[in-house]
Amino acid sequence: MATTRRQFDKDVALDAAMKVFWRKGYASASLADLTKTMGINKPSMYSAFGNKEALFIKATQLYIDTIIEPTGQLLSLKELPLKERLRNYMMRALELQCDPNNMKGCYLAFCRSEVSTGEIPAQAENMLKEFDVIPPPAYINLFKDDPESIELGLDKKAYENAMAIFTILKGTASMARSGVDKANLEFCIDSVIAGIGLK
Amino acid sequence: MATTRRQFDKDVALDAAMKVFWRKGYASASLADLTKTMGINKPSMYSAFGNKEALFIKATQLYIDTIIEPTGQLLSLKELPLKERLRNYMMRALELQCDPNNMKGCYLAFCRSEVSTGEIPAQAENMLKEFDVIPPPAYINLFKDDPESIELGLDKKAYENAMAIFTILKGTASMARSGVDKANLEFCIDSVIAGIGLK
DNA sequence: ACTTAGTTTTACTGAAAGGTATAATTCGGT
DNA sequence: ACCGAATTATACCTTTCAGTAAAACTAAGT
Repeated sequence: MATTRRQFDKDVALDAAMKVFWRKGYASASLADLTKTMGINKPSMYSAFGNKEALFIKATQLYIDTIIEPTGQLLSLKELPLKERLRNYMMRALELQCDPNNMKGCYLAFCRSEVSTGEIPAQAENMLKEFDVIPPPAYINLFKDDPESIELGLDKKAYENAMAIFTILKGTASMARSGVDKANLEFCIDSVIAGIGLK
Repeated sequence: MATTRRQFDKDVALDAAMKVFWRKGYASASLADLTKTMGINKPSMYSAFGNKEALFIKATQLYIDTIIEPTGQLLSLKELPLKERLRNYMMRALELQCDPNNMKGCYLAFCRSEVSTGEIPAQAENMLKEFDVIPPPAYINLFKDDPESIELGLDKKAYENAMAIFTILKGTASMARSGVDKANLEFCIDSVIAGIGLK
């Protein structure tokens, strides 16, 4: 038997699709938009990824693996003081939200807001909810388990502190999406860090 | 000449349309959605409001007049100390974002994010930008002009402080949209108020 | 009661949506 | 060089989109 190789790079095409979803969201990203940016035809997309929803799920996973996960690692660098570690993480997140060479804002935050419109199919919706837990357990544990946090008594409000961190980052994502650059948003992050009593 | 009165209340219909746009955004709100909720037929909508874009503009104005404006008044109650005044305002905004009897989140914040998708017609886009200036001048002036703010030296960072207030409210709007209730977000607001150094 | 302006209903338009059947093409195995 | 299987391109499907033409209806002025 003879097999013919695909003429396009599936990973490159998926990355292109991710950027379209990042810009347009799920509902407004048409197959014409997607396939044009991916550089392939509709039947090629369907044979390679299944359908629009499956493509979205793979694109979302790509965002999580390449953007969310690596940034989250910054919270685990135990050799740094808690405040510095948290600040590094948040500033990195802000940097990505404002990256002039990429789509602005946060893919997850943007598409998550589409859930409330009822325009996203069930499987895709579940994935968005699963990876956008409010507030993220990693944030809660940071305040609950860290010795410095416990010493400062911040563990007693671990949930609230986690919510504050998450909420301000949602805010900066929204601002970044509207074109505000990093320099104008750094102060917001430092305000929250100071506000929750981290020294 | 003889005239026939409209059989539906234009204000009621517009309020219904506003709620559809609030839930779906501009692009995903279909005329079928809109007219069904408004309780009228398509030709009635076109004769009463013009077209989808004109309807959206009138709905947006209604939101500004009934929600944004009255809440903004709370910032002008000069008899209260600055901190209390600001906190009252922010808590009222949060209350509206989390109102269980209404759509969650902020109509302006939600629809503003659609601007970056390129799916909104020019006139509607301009209106969203015009009424969602970053950060709002009222916030800047609050820190620039208020005697208390000047005494605390907050006027020197009026722009940054305004941005922090605006950003956290965008964050809570995003959270509220995802179903988080008021009680879980109040702490975020107090964190920012404390963080910018308001006493 | 009749005329008539204005409203509402019905039925439609062309375009674009997601998705697919079919035919043309490409390329590895022999 | 040619066979055969997988991929690609073309052209189409049904549904839904925003928007509208025309007919049916409603009610005010006479």
